[in-house]
Amino acid sequence: MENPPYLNGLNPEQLKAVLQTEGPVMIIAGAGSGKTRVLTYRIAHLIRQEIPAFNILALTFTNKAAKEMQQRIYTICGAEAKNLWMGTFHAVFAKILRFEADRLNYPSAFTIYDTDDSKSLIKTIIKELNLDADKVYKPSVIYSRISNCKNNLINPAAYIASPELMDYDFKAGRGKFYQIYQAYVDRCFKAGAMDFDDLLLNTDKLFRLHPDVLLKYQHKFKYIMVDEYQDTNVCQYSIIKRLAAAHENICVVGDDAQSIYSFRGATIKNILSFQKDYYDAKVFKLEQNYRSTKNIVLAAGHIIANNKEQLEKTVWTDNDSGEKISVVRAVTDNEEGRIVAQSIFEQKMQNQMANSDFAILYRTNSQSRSFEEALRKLSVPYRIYGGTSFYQRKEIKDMIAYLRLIVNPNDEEALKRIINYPSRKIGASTIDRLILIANQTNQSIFDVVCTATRHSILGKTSATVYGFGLMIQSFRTMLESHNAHDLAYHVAKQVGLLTTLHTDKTVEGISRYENLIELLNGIKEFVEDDTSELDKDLPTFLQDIALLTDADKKTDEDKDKVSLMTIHASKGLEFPSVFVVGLEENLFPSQMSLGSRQDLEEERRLFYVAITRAEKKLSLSFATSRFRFGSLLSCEPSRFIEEIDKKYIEMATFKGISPLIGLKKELPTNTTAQLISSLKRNMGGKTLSPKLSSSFIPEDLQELAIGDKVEHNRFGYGEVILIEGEGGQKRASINFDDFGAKVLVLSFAKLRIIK
DNA sequence: ACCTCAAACATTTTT
DNA sequence: TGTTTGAGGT
Repeated sequence: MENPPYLNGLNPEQLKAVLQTEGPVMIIAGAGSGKTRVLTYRIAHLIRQEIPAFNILALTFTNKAAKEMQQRIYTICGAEAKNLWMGTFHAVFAKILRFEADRLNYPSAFTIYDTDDSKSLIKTIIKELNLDADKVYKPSVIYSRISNCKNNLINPAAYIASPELMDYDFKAGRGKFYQIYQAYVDRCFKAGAMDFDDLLLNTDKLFRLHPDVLLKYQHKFKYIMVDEYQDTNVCQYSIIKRLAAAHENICVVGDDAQSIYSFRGATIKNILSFQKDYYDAKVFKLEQNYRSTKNIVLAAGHIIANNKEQLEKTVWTDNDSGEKISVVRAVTDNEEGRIVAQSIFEQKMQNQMANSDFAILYRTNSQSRSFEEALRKLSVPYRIYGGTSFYQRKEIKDMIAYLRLIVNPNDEEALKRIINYPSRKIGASTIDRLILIANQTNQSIFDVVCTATRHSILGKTSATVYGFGLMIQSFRTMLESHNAHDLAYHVAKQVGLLTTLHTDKTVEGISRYENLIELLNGIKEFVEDDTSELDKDLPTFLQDIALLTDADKKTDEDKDKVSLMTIHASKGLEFPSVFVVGLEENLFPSQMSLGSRQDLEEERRLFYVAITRAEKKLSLSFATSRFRFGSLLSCEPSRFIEEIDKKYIEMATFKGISPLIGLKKELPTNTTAQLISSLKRNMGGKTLSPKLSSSFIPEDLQELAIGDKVEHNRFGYGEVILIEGEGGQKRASINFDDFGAKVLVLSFAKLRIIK
């Protein structure tokens, strides 16, 4: 590896300092400044200095980032790169915890509960405590509250010791939160299970309570590197601090302007106070953007300047000015989809670009639908990242539940899932009884299952339950002798999963069967993969996939496809042409974030992340109305659009937006009224039936008079019986043929007058 | 105990 | 709009 004379705008001396091997370093890296490259270089540099790779720990946030970086280092340094400890916080800590599980009285093959498992357990606990799970104690709310506590190192004991926290929940009507939290922690422990947050929390606990273990890992990890440091939470911070305490050879990389995970407990404080934690820290700023055009970089800087809480830095670029940022208004979400798809089609033709050069970024997963439809119509291949992952499909979770139970019989959630699937006539009441006995006698549910015949309340089903226990135990005896794939295949056949799914000849049934086969093939691949030094046993496999997300799943032949993903998922990526869509108030910024300045600033950082993904061409779009909860909702353009200096943007003209109607000639102007009326004329009748077309014009409704016959997009036909109020507050009482009398605010109502 | 259907409900972002 | 939950039937 030759040192480049010039890297990321650093002069040779600075570069030498960045690559230095001793002492704490913080690198503040603006968007597109090539921070991954710097991090990669630093690690490669260490290895080249004969520092053994197993002494280096590199922590990232996503599997993708870890894999990518490992790959790059491999090409520079060769096989030694395999010995690096590089991975996500969760993956690396899970590995450590597996080694040291006995120190915390966990089985080394502990289960990792995913979010569904956690919520399901919380729900059972809430029911057991006779609390209202529908309104007051919603499992998802309780879950995020617990997660929040854990991320801030607050265990149940610390919780009950804090009057403020107790008071907060009491005022929110969750007086029994502590009981749920405590029960949840107990149940997880009893089940030999850790949730995502436990992987961090327990690592912290391990190092805190066992100095000898800490010493061992301090000694091992002489060099520590942390990517995306701005997204670390209190718990991660604590672990890193402890690990780095011996050598202080710690290098963190981050960008406070791209901190978008505070909902997960991330706190910018960590990056802001790095220099206080390590008084001799060297700090570097990478401010040159190599990715985007001037227009994009400047506009982004302009937007982020609206935030108060940030480190001072100025991102700049040497690149061309490039095209202006185009802003597009659509009437509905479906039309937004069509405009974007059409625009991709055109850009491809004009500039000979590949599908993979494009990305559509949105705030929420549910927005993907209209873009999928539109792309499909134009036969543009696409790939959605995120959404329901392969591992969340029912048939996959069922199969995995069997494997989990075999590896860890105490796994309560796995047992509940499959004790009666395929059907064994063990119903809900029997399961409730089993849990009751388990709780009373302080055994695991599986213990009760294995002694089922001794419990007379179970009646005749006790024999069936007992038989189920025997079966699982027989599988367990195969753990030692069989590899993961052989065992899984045996189980799938024995239990009847394969035949059950195979006999179902519906379309979904066939796909379920195929998915199961795919999972089995995946396990086979895992077993036969000899590029990795890891064990090939079932526990390792389960631990692996528990931390996998959809984005990490086999990059099959997704060669040339348009990428669709949430902005969160797009972090760290770049595309020549990017569409940021759904820029509407209450959607982006999200409704939930309007409460506080901090939350709004995070949304703005999210927007900053979104637009800095673009290299050459950036398009923003919004719809004036959108389907939500099945009905049409009117929307206002996002405040973020207004925050961009006008000199960087242009309102797009709708050249050929509507292939469905074959509109070829360019529309003359782009004033709002004309756009709307021309769009109206050219609307394809897909979203709204032709009868109920989008003839919503406010001016018309101001002239609405008593006695007029009107048509509403949901309520059908009716007659105006009363008009009251003025201007925006003007309301009409309308007697609908099928829905009776309704009072509608005219400035919002989707009405048209029938002449 | 299981199936079917209708009503209610829900949408932030992820390891 | 799409999914999940509850009631009621078999």
